[in-house]
Amino acid sequence: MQETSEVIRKCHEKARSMAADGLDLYPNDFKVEHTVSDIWRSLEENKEIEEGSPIFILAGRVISMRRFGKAAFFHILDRTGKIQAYIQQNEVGKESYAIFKKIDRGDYVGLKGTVFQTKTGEWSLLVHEFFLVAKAIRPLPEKFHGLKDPEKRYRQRYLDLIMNQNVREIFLKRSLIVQAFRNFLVDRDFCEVETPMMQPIPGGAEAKPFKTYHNALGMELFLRIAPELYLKRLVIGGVERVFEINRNFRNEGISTQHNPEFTMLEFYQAYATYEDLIKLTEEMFVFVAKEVLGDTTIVYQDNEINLNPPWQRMTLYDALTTLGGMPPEILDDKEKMIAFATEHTIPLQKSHRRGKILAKLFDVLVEPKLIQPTFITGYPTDISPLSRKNSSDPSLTDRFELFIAGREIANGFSELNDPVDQKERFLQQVADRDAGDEEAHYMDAEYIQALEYGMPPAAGEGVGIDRVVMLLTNALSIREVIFFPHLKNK
RNA sequence: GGGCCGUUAACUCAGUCGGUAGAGUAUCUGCCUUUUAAGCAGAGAGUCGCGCGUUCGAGCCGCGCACGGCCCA
Repeated sequence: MQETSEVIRKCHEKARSMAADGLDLYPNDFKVEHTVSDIWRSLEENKEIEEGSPIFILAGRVISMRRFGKAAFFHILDRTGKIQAYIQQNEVGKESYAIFKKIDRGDYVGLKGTVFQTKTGEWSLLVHEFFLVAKAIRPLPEKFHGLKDPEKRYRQRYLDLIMNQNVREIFLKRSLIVQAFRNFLVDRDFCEVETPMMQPIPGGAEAKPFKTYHNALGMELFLRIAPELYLKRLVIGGVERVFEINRNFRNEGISTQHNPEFTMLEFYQAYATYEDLIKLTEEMFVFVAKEVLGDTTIVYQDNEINLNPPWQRMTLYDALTTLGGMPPEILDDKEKMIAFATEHTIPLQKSHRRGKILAKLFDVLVEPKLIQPTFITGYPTDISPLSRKNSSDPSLTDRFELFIAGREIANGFSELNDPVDQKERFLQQVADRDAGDEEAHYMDAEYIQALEYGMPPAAGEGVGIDRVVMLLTNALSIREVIFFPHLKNK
């Protein structure tokens, strides 16, 4: 990126002249011994450091600067927070202070000093020794308004992280959330694995995949839309409790709710049913919320969401008729359902089978209303090609989806482990694909073969991690919880 | 894919009726050893997203395009 602006040019010139004076602008011998948080902890433990503070040796980025001729106040920021420092020429010496005079906001500095309280009572570091650690040759955004332009925030996330403390907090929370899910499952003897991102047959979900090509193998591959069929191969292999937290890729639209690559937790437990997973899900979300927020009540936008179990449960049919306002008598009449959908300006294709029509109606009429955690059960078999059929009503499956704050958060079911049934389901999907449904599942003959060796009864679930992070950080857009959301090239 | 809004200095933003581009911060110079959006004095800094059109004259009006935001599909 070529920049001709005067401000940038002057920054470069200044750095060049400092280097010409023999100063190393990028040394790597400053040894950090403390963090900003060490100072706060030390102050708490000693209440007040009256008989002289210990020496602290820390480094960070200069994020503010107030100069007074032969002294200055500035704040530095490290990974644990920020602290004010006070530097005086007669403390650090004339030579060192001359270098300090050339320090700008944005530079990295190393400081050795003691803690003291200023006239206004702010605990600060009195600088005894000062070091330039890394020079910035491009100015930081404005100190008061910071960086606001959403496009710049996403394209130059590092600036967003430097300038906006709430953004740092969101991503720290994201890390804690992932850790909490991981710890919860590991504690229950689940084994964390990694399965292929590049798959010859994209399976495990209804979605359009990204295509790629392997030169040496001379074959087309797809970025995975889900890890499901590989994780279940591991269950067949005897990994009775297994999970993966990783990226899925779906070649679809970008919105406040969708990024082409997103993070999914998927887990499988042998000898469990979807009912067991409903209970486990309640426990898991309570655990994560307590770890991250210390509470089971979430404030999301205008809603207070209560995670205390048990959560509401409702069948898909009941939800459609009670919450969706759909007349119960049209449930079995496809023509009337299509007419009902058209009345509500929900576009449907004639080729859609009954289950898909119900799902579309649900998305529009019911989903936005499910604010408190709700498990929807009783999903039709034709839209659940990997789920076990319900033993008393084979038109339905032993499946649930979890909704919170009007969004789908998780999807789980008792797994279909009958290879003959699975093959028939795949064949129906292939027929749907031939009829024009681009999102229908592919036939995966090798997966059928794996099932033929025998898979224990099991239940599995996927949890949309980005959506959970949005929920726990009160984020409106998925771009606020993904470091580098996809944008078009400029 | 459609609708609405945005794009002006490094950053945050003004810009009237179409008449040679403004502020604050930042930068540079000078003064300043307890400030915290420090202060005072002075200076420099612009491809007004890109292109075409209308006009004597366009940041402003019209058309097209690009990128972004929100909403809808």
